[in-house]
Amino acid sequence: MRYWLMKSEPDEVSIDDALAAPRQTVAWTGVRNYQARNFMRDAMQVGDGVLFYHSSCPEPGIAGLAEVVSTSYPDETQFDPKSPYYDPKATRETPRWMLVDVRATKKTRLVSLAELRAAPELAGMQVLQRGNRLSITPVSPAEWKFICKKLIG
DNA sequence: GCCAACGTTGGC
DNA sequence: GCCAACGTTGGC
Repeated sequence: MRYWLMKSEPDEVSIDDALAAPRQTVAWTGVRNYQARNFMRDAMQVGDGVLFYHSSCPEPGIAGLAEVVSTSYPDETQFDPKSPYYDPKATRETPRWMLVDVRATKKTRLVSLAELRAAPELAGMQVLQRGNRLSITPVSPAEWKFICKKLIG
């Protein structure tokens, strides 16, 4: 059982959108970074905990909780020439981009980026490190517990 | 809109 | 394999 922080632009898929989806589940499409892909492909397991983070928006921060509900499989958008996520180098025989399904479990109060940065307990959190741009980052059990208990309640 | 930071591309 | 140029992310 591992824990992750996954960024989503709320204009694309917000926590409300995820909760409103069938089975509260969305396919995590559009990741086009190898490190983030590798986390989904190689490290994620069904049941892993997810902090659902809103990025590139007026109030960036953790907006909800979710869980991984599938193993990885090819991201369909890489094969679709009309998709903004189309990758001409990907084929169905050798897909390049993999994703998992994520089920939203709870909308929380917005725990802002500033609030996360203000907590000494979270100083080592990967998403808070200088220059971090990864859209998926691991979260330690201690960080997960602290965020769930102290910040979300 | 700005810009720091980082990833990717492609010439050599 | 190096590295400059370019593109993207994402907070502010």
